[in-house]
Amino acid sequence: MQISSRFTLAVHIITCMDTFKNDYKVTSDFLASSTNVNPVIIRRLLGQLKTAGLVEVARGSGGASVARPLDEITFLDIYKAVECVECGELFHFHENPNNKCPVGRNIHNILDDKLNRVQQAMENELSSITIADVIKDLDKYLV
Amino acid sequence: MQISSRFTLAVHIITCMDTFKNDYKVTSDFLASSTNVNPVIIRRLLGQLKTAGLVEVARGSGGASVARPLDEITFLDIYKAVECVECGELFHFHENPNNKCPVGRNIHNILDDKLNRVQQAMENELSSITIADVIKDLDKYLV
DNA sequence: TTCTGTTGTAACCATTGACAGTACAATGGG
DNA sequence: CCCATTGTACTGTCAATGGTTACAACAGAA
Repeated sequence: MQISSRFTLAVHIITCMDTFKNDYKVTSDFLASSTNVNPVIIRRLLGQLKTAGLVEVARGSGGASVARPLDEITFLDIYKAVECVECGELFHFHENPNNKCPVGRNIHNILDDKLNRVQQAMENELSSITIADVIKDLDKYLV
Repeated sequence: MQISSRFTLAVHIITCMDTFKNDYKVTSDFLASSTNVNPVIIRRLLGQLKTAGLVEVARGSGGASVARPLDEITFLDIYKAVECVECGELFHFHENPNNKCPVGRNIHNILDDKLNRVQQAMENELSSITIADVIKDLDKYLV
């Protein structure tokens, strides 16, 4: 199973928002054009990013902008903003194991800390990468 | 999005296979009873684990057994066995970004190595945990 | 050989989440 | 008051998951 394309899509549009902030009004249609994704999808995504405090969106007049310094927007921030975090857990348990079985009774407890370590490892790495890194790499391609 | 419950389910049944190997014939029905999951689901899962060389399943006579020393079965082995690996990539890209846009044209390249680092971090942690660790923890609960 | 319990699979169904697309009311600057 | 734009409701398609029934293939035991 894969992490939904909302994540890479979000990185893409935030990068766009910064890259084109001086030359264009960055609307959902503008972003839809760069990503080749339906404008409504973009708006919904912007809504999630706004809720997370990562971007600002102008109702009425239109246009979205980044709400923080680029090096303070980590991939983890974006990941948590766009992936269903109320689920929170990366790993999914089969519910209702048999309590009469010693394995079924304890498997959840035993796995919990181990799987948390895995999730932590992933999140640590995610938090070490920021949009500033993306912009820096992008500049190389634009030379 | 979550990693499918096949993963935790697989850890569960492999743990069962070892725990009960001396006292029971470990059939798909037996495993279904401990996990509270349909026997057919178990058989399909056993098929994947067998293909990966982690377990052996006896046709006809019935019963499944672990095919390797427990400390040589890592969570990564199991993860790769049961998660669609032909996909391979943890992160999913929106396809067809606009090549006329400098961001759309380069975003995939820019993100690839960064996201690979994240995936690597997760897989490293997964490969550091083995079924032997699970069994060791289980023993504590059984005292 | 026949009987028996089991595996491997096919076929089908229900549910869920992702992503797409249409439509339109609400918004706020010009 | 316009008008471009956002926010959101509703509908639809598609793929993956997990469940269930059914049954042929299998291998050991009687």
